[in-house]
Amino acid sequence: MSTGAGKSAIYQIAGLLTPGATVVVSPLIALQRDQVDGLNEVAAGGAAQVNSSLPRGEREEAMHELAEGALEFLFLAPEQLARKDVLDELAVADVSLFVVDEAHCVSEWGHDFRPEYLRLGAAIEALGRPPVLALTATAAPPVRDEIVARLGLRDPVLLIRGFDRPNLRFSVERFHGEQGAERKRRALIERIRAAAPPGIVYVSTRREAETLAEELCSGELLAASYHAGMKSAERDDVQERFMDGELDVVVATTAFGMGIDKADVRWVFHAEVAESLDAYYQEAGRAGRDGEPAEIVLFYRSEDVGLRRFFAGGHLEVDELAHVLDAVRRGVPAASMRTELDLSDTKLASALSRLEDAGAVHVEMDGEVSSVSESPSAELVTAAAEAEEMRRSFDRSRVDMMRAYAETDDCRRAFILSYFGEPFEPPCGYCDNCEAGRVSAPPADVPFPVGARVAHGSWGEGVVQRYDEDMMVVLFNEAGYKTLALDVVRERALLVAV
DNA sequence: CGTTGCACACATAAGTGTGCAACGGTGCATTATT
Repeated sequence: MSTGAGKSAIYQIAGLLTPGATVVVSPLIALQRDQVDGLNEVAAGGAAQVNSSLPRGEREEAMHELAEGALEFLFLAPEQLARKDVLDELAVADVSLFVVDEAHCVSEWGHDFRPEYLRLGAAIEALGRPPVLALTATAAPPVRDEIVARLGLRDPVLLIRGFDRPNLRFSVERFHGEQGAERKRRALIERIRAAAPPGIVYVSTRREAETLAEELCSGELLAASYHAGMKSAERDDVQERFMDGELDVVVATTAFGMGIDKADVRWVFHAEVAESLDAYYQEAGRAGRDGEPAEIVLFYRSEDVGLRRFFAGGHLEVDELAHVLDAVRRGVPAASMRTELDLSDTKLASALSRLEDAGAVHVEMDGEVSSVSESPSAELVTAAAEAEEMRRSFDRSRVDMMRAYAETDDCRRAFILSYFGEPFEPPCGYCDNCEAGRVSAPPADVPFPVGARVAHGSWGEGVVQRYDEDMMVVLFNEAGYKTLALDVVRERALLVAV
């Protein structure tokens, strides 16, 4: 359900109607704070947060109130559930509803960046399986499936509402050849200067966020940059001034996003592709929440896809997996593993995830790791390397879909909505391709309807996503998004109905 | 995977050109130091 459509109200009302406490897992401390402040303002039965930003006294008070049954809502990040004391207190409290807000984080962050997201299922189990409510504004079918699987939801009710944002006008500006990078940058700056503020520019590096913001300031515009390398006071200041209408433009990395609920953002421009359409649509969706027209423009060069490929994972070497497995088998405690192996947090986290996928190790709720297989190390490392390769090819297939969006001549809205599994009959009449009359009718005679389950000889089972002239896109459960030529599919009978 | 920054060559003034290694995003929590 799109942001601003009332997702918070769903868990707030459900939380009040159920008799016990409601635990809300939320990815950012800033979001937790906003929610707690909001709930306490309307005196909805008491709300508190538990995280590292709190003085110990406040933390203890919150846990005490929870034990007394005096708290209706408790907000925390998944990392808190790795603490035994927190989990124990929750287990004896009367938790009647477990909410996972921004649930796409399970799939987007769990595999490498914030591994505790993958342990939420175990936490739910430890709490005696209260009813679970997972909410997100962005979840393509594979992300939905993963949320269901990782949270261990049994027979869940899936509600999918309103992905379309009719007031957003989608377009892509393409650049290639000589001086493409400079021409793209100049075009972006001109477009920013000509656009009605306020707006957001997404760039892919911190450096560019700063240099572009500075350059924009040399004109009439009030611009500021926003990225995770800035001091938190500075970040808060930029966000606040943007929300209060004191800034025309924020030039930001992906750090700028969740919790930005400003109704009158008139445009969102991307200086580079995002790493998936999921991320792109969520970032773009921050424009036009007031329902008034807003411009969504992607400034595209095919070379920019390279950086997204890099971020899309797949830099784990076989010997790194072997070292981590060796450390686990030697009984190195989780806390000292990072320094002992000299690996970054994210590398260690993804190595452990892959080893766990391969059945080599088990990661406990508190992050302790144990070896759970008697098989020879070499075999397990190979299996983990295969898991890594699958992850990588899946992530890259998402990057490929982003590229396909940038390069399509079809209706952009139809492309996006079909990616999210929502039927839409093009033309939308409100994207660059529709306006230019480029949109062709979908092929009349297709081998399988959209949404049909099919199987491929080496990629396994998948679902037909969309048709684009003489091509078709299939989302395979394991291999990800693949684009196939229709005549080859027909001639060689590449796909069979399942 | 593509860009960038740095060392160095070139060649005799002040810069340009080349080659190569390093770098690039998202946040929680915890700890040590002002």
